Amino acid sequence: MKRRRRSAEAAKAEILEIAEGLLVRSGPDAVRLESIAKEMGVSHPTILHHFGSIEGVLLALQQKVSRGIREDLLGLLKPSDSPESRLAAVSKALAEISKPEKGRLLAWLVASGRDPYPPVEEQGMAKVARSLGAGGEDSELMNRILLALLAMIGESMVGDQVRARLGSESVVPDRDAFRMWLMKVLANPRD
Amino acid sequence: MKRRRRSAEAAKAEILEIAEGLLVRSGPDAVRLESIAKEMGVSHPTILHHFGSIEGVLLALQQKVSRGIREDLLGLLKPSDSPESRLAAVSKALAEISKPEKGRLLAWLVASGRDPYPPVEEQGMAKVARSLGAGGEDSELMNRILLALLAMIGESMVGDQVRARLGSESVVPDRDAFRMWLMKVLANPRD
DNA sequence: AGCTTTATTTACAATTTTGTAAGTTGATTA
DNA sequence: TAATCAACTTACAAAATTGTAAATAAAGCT
Repeated sequence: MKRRRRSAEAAKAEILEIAEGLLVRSGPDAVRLESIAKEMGVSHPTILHHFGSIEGVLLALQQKVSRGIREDLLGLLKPSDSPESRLAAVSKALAEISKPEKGRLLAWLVASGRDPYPPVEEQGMAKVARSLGAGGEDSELMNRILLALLAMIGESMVGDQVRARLGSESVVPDRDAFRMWLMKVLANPRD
Repeated sequence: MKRRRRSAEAAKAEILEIAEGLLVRSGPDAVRLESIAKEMGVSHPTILHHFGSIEGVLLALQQKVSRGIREDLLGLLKPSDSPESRLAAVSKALAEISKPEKGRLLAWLVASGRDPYPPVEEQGMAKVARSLGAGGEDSELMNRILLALLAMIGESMVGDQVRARLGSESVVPDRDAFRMWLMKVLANPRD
């Protein structure tokens, strides 16, 4: 058999890319040494050579997925120069978070009991939230931030299913419309 | 070995109960013929006798979990006599939906690509939503219903994780406080 | 070119997990 | 009480999955 030789770094990256694809397309049970190897065009011990064990692969995948989610969430909170560009950034971040692929990845973390990286201690999100003014005695803003996050995460995981069961497309708002509506609700000061 | 003989019905129910417990406590990979059998105090072919295959067990579990979720959601939308008892019912239903155990069960459905039962065609939730007045040309109510559902589902799946990363307990609202706040927002007519 | 390194393959072993076949026993009923 | 039914056990088979050891070859380096 003629071989294609990658750098260890490239091989690792490719393995994780394929594993993530399998996870999104076919679920956690499809993430096997053989299925990854087959799609990559190598033999399965190659994967063990790079990651030591299947658990090593899954741990690295967990970190990769967590990093992605984390970046999405930080994108939502990160402040910017003008209010307009900030609104646009929030909208973009919300749209990103609410994608079903992200939902399935996150669902895997939750179902398998793998906590998102990096660990709680880092408090990166907390800092950003504070920089937005959240955390004072008025809890309104923190409530809104939490609402936006949880709603979009719910959207990413079960948006399609809930929508389909709530009614036809004509009566229940689609992803974009709902996100726009939510942003208005969040921006609108009440009372 | 002395045996305890159950009715087929009771045996099936006990198997599914244990499988659900394993799923919640230890994740999807812990739902194995052997682990179920061990906790039940039987040999694993007993389970095959009742369900035919491991896939049969998982299919039945999928239906059981789906039914539970469906009842929670219907409890949220179901109308009642007085506005007060209705509010109380909604609050209770939201609290039920937002529990982490439910979240992990739902995460399993999402991650493994098992669509919730009953199938979309039944439209039970759609009917209830319409009975609340949703679905007219004013989409406000439907947006609010969708928001409540998605936010509480998000809460159930990742509420703890998001909270822990957003700040200390003193600055980020806990489950109950957030739910109360959300109910006020939902009840409060805007503009 | 020859040498070294290591990504990769082949061949195999070990374990886990599911599934099957036949016999056993508890309960119901004739 | 004897007979029947089916829930249950034991023993085994088969497959899937992970892991190991040794050999091979692609690429960089002297």
